[in-house]
Amino acid sequence: MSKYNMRDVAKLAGVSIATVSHTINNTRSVSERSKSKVLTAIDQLGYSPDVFARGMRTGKKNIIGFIVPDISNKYFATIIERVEDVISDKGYILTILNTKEDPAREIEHVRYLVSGVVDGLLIASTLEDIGDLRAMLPDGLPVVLVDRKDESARYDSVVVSNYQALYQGVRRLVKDGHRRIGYVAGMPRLSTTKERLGAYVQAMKDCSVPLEEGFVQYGNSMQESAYSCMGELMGKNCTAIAVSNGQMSLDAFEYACANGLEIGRDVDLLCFSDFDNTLVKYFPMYVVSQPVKDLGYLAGKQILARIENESAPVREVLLCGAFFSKNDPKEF
Amino acid sequence: MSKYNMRDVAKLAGVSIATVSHTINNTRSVSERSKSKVLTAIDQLGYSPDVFARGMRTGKKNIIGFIVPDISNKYFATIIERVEDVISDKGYILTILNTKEDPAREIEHVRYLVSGVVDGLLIASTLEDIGDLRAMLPDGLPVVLVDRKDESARYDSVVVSNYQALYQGVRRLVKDGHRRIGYVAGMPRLSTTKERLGAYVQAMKDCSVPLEEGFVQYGNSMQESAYSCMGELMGKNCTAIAVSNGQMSLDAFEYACANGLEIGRDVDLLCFSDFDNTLVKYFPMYVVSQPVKDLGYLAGKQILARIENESAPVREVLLCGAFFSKNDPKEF
DNA sequence: AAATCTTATAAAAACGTTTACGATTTTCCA
DNA sequence: TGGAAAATCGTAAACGTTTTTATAAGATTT
Repeated sequence: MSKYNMRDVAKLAGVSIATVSHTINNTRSVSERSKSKVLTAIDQLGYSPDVFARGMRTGKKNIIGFIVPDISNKYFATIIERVEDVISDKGYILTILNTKEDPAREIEHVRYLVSGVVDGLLIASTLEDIGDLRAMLPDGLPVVLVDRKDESARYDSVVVSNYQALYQGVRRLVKDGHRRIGYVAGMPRLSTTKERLGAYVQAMKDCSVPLEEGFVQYGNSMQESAYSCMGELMGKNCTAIAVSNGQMSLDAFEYACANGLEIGRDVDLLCFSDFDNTLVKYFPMYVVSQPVKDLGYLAGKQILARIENESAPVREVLLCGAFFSKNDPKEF
Repeated sequence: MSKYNMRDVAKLAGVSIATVSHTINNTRSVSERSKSKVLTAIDQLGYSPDVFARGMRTGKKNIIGFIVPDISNKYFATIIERVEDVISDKGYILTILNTKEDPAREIEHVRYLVSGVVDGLLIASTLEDIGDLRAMLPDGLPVVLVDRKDESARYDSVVVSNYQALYQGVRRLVKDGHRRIGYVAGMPRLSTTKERLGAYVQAMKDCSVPLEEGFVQYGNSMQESAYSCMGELMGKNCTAIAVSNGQMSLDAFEYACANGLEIGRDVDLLCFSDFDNTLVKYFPMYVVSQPVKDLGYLAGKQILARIENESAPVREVLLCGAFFSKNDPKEF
């Protein structure tokens, strides 16, 4: 089975190349006789149309790109899965580019994808400034921002706000008797980091709990990075620690285990759970749970909608995380 | 910033379209004068070459496809990440198709990808018979099988054998006093399932431990499927249970927690750990650890090598899992 | 039987590149 | 200064589709 083209099919079927195209695409009436001849010829040669040639001619690529910061982070893996679900129903395939949280890599990937490769683009950007993105994106290209808002309201976005849930969680820690509450933040440049940190700070303030120097530690959400933050915070005699994303929550758990701290007794943990997380179900942790599957689903739907109708008004989808206290049953 | 083509660049620069192409690709000498004119024109228009047109003309797509059974399974997510690492160094981008363990979806995806979309293809197949794959794959297409051998030795493969490790693990369970050892197997059609089951059976036999009816339960490695298997096995008064992949190991752990079983006392678990798994480090479990990062790395290298030299002899890369007993330090 | 309309087909242009081929200019040396 | 060699460049063909335009055949109406 090597590569044949339409000409080969046409010759074998004894019809013109145009007829072959039209029978394949049902794009104008073809006599039964010709149609069957073409179909058997296609079958016989194992022919399938060249995707690149078709893409070039029609401008339609049937590809949607997704730029993610970290593909092996289960948070994004789950989003990706849902997106793929949604768009593959409509005949699109998904091309994934991994930036590894590296802005330079992200720019490189965007540059590549926009040069006529995709029909639409999902971006979970790690860029400090969305403006940098805007400069690279061609005017007509459908784009949906995932997990990241666009202040200029130029692109659709699907984000989840954890402000309320985290605020509530920190207040609950105070209510349960904690005064020394540490916080492990994500990368400073991300909007989610700022939002969540704001929730923590506001909750502390509203509860009139002093926020000591060093109570806020910055991790980078890559594997193991929060481990050392935990060390710092425990060194400051924190009795509870809030951790601001799923990946780092695992690190925090690991730190506790490794240092013989019993969670719920020696230290309380307010964690993020991005998915079906076994840990948070069976250990007495406070949890902010993110509707990550919905996030993926809605992101997929949104890019399809945008491709369908490029001139629809910009849409911002906002989901909310939910807070569960340490003894709540965690049904999510 | 809308779409320009070479003709636009050529006109603006006052040179021919060929000169533009050649300056872009460094494919023949161009005078400094022309070169700089072209470069500024490109910059001015924000031009970048159309990937599809180029792909059609040259036949080179710079895309490698990866067909995976379950993208949100951390085992595969990790492999994917490593593969992307390796191939993006060489200028390739990765297109990922998720089959959700569904053979029909896999076939659909393969059909799509082989029609001139990719320069090479990685497949972690869930098909019962690799022969079905072979029938669809064009002759010249570079293909590497991941996590799955090809009995006909027609395609390169990168697989990890856990026979030894699992065999060793089961024997160790016996040595530590267990007689009633249950087994949670994966999907029957997979070669890895057969291999691992073989290791368990052989170990039991070699230790002269009777293998009772119902000691082997089949899960499907999707979320939660091993949960019910655990129920069955505990109902048969097993004192130890071996679980044959990473995803299902998490289920088993969850089952134990949910039912108030303390691991290492009420029941012993022989688990698979596909990655940096916090659980297995801090609970007294027996563990088979898979070199999953190496697997991804080698798979990426192999597809590049195959693209580079299509006529090189077929290569089978075989990695081995490692066994750790429940009180060993788990440094992996 | 001529004229018209419908249907089926073929021929050819176009998409945006790369590249083979040929042409022109420049450089260099006798 | 003449001419050969080297350097530079432009024209046009090709890649495999889709789609427009033109044509031929068959069916229907006048």
